[in-house]
Amino acid sequence: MDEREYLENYDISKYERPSFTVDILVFAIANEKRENYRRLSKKSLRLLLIKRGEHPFKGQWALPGGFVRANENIDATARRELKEETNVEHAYLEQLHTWGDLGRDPRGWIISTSYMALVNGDDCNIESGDDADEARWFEVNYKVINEEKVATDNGYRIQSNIELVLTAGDIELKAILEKISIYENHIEREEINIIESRNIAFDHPKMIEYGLDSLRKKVEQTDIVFSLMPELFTLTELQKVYEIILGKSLLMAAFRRKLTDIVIETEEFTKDAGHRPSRLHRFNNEWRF
Amino acid sequence: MDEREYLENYDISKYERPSFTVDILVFAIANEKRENYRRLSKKSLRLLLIKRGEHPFKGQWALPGGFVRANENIDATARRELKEETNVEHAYLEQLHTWGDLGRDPRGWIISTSYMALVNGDDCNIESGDDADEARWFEVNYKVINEEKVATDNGYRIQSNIELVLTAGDIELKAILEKISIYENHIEREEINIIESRNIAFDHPKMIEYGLDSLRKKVEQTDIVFSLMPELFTLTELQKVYEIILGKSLLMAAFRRKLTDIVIETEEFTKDAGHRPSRLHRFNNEWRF
DNA sequence: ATAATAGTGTCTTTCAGACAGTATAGT
DNA sequence: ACTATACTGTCTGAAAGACACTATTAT
Repeated sequence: MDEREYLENYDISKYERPSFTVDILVFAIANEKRENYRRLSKKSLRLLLIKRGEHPFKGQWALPGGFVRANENIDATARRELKEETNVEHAYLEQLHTWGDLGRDPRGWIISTSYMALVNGDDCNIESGDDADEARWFEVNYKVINEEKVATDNGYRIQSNIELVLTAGDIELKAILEKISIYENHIEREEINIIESRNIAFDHPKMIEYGLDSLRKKVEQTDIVFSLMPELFTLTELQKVYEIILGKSLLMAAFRRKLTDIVIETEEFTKDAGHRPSRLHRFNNEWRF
Repeated sequence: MDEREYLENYDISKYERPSFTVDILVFAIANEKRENYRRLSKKSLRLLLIKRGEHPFKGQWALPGGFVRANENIDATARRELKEETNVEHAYLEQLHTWGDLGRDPRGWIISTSYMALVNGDDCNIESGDDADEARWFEVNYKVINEEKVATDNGYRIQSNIELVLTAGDIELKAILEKISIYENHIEREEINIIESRNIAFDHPKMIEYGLDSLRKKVEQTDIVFSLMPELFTLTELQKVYEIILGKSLLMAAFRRKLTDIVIETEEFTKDAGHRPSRLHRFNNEWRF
């Protein structure tokens, strides 16, 4: 039997098949209102969630996403969903992880791949999702509650709890996750479990935690932050964005030294601040190499 | 309609479903024969491939893998396949990427997730795969052929060709890949295409390239190399393993300085080398924190 | 004048790169 | 004695940390 013949007789349905979906973490930076004419507006990291209009988890909040269509490549599904929810076409988009645990969806066997998208909040238009579900930006707050190192027979494990709080106006979603890093016989393994999930659908708390982790790593190692920034920005703004994502404060002098080649000074300045104006900068497209 | 009722009436087959497989990159380090009583044996990076006994790509070489079973979580599929092919149960295993391009498998719509496993070659037993396909270790050689930076309207792109050569005895597999990194409007995007593939099945050249890239990054940033090492090793051996994976030579003094806390000296030494014996070390399980 | 932020200069510390110099088994 | 590897010491230079000091606007 030759290959053509083999393929003609091949019955793809002989193995059971899962349903397959794509879920997207859309991140943006938001500015809160200025408290007083002098102070800078505070920045926060936002994540887009959709209120589910259907069972399961009806009324709870979930990541935007949907089923992969039969003649659609999975990256295209992610781009399509992003476009549908935010109207943004050109954004940083990256595949993160594929989730295939048993029982992760009460509807049956469904495997999902999560993606991360970084958008400039100003470019987004999230008024109406195509399926009339409500979409909202949630402020992300992440905290490692208690970290503990436990010795085991062949090594040790580090166990920590993570508190994830998402707020939008008076809506507060909260999840507690347990993260266990096991180091035994030189081998590292990670486990993450949902301890508590208040109004967050499916295993999406895990996806969010994983996404935040990926975002932090990427921000430390690459220049993707600029995908979250507007065309012109001050160095202080840029630093604040780094600080919010990394969850630590940076030294101004060192930060600026590092950025000298990556950004370009413009001749424009901020106005109407009750203090010294700040020079606006833009990303240096020639950077790298 | 309440949730229970909804789920009872839910027809999971209303969306078309893909078949789903898992493919594993099993890496190990091999020692070649000593050329002369004085010289150290050369090390090389090896990848496990299986000769396909069935269409499609019959007779060509593919990554070990298989279909995910209906009541099996995908990480478990990866562990099961690893065990079946190598008889190794405890190894470093990490999910890498999910491949869902159209037309990637001539049998139809099949999505695959690739994993990377790091094993100590001595622990492996690859005599007979369960499906009687031939399994062999291939020496991996990777070379960036020509790299070119091209300016575009809104940024630039870096284009390079990658030559991948896999050898096992007198079998030589070869693939040429084209990698394009596009930087436009602060956004980075990557594309990879197979230009030529000699006897490597499916889109596995892409998976291998992705896997080698992930391996390099992980080796630079974490301590996973120790998963590839035997219990006791010399620092020179360890350095050679780093050098082979990273594709560059390291400075001995700096390398040892960095490792002082990560390894523990033992009182054992190598013997029968035509030169000064080398102290054997082991991984420090207490390391980190 | 004052509050609040913007921005620079420079001393210290840390760590990687470079390389010379010493040590030692087996033939 | 010689070869090939094993290992240490130290100089140098780049970059990060720390922190003091100066600059500038709206009220």
